[in-house]
Amino acid sequence: MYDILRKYIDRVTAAVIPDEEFVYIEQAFDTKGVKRKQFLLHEGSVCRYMSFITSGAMRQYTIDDNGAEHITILAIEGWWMSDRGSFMSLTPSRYNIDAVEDTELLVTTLDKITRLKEQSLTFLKMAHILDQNHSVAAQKRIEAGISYTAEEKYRYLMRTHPEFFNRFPQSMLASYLGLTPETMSRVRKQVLSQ
Amino acid sequence: MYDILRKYIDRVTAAVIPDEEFVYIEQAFDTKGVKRKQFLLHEGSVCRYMSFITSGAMRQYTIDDNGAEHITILAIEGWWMSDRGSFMSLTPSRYNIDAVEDTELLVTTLDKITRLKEQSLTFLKMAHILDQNHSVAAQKRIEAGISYTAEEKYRYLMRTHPEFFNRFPQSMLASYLGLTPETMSRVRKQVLSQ
DNA sequence: AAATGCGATTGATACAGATCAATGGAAACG
DNA sequence: CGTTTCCATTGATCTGTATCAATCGCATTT
Repeated sequence: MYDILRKYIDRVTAAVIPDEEFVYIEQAFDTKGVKRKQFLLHEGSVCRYMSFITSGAMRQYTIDDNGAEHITILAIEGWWMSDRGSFMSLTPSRYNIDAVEDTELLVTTLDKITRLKEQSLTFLKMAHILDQNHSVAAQKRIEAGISYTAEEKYRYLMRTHPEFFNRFPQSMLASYLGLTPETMSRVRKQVLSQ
Repeated sequence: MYDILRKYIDRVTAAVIPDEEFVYIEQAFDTKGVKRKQFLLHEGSVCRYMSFITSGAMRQYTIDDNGAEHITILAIEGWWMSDRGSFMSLTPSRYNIDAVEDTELLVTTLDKITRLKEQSLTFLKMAHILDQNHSVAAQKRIEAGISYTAEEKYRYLMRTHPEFFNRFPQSMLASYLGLTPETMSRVRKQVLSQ
């Protein structure tokens, strides 16, 4: 499992991490399994883990006042999962995180990450790049939310994350895009017929 | 102008930055004025500046295929403004940035920031906290986009950024929320009458 | 193999918010 | 100081997407 994280760090930083640095990373991360439909985080509790998915699929979502779910993050192997706000400030989260497939994780805590950033320059660099990528992606998703039609949202997801379509049920993709499952189904039909 | 940035750094890091560190920061930032309606960044060009607003107000926006503007960022004094993706990777931006009021900035470049993060631990810390805050705010805004009604979006903006209402025309606030000016006006009437 | 349940599809209808259009007021400008 | 431009408001109408409802298929359980 650790070699998946290692390859990921190499790819993101466009370098090869030295063995003596990677030792620190191995020490900082524990393995953890989460079965399908089991929770990694419940609304109201503090998100104590920052998790790297080595296999499987997860989602983060909120439940609004009417009881409707809204998926805020979908993630598969090679992605990070946590509620960053809760994790960094140790405040209760408003989100739930559960596994959509049986999932294997490498998890670490805030203390360990803080130490790790001092011990490994490569890890620090990776964290920076991660922040940046996350920020750019979030910006685009905000833009999609305020300016795209249902069809444009569908095409946007197909372009940016085609791999999601064979990993998550269509109803979850709909929620992730802010659409109902019915609209998603109709848009799909429309798009595929052209 | 520099003392505004100084106070900002002190507040964000919850510390008092030593004089010997702040010297580096002063050296890294130049002052720059942008008159109302003038541009700081044009779509298609690289965003070479990371700017701290000391006074005034700015917006970032895209123009879609139908020629409609969509405001992605609104910012006033005490906020940062740039296209992070373009700035970090030196690629052409898809956004425009212009001044809504006559604006005074402290601007720096990628090279200078990189050096500054090595020279000043306080600045590095500030950058981290900034990333984190930005990430949390972006997450909430995405959530608003996929799950809020027009009225909820209006209330959300009133709750999180009441100061925007006397700084930006209502039509810009509407665009920022992904509403038409007409809907914004009607929602406003509705909300204020209760 | 039957039973159960979840997800996708399809149709009918409702509604929130967009669009089109006109008016009025206030700020910016020559 | 008049003129122009921008912005907010209001009304009428249209439309994209949600909602409600029924059916179907496939996978999981017993």
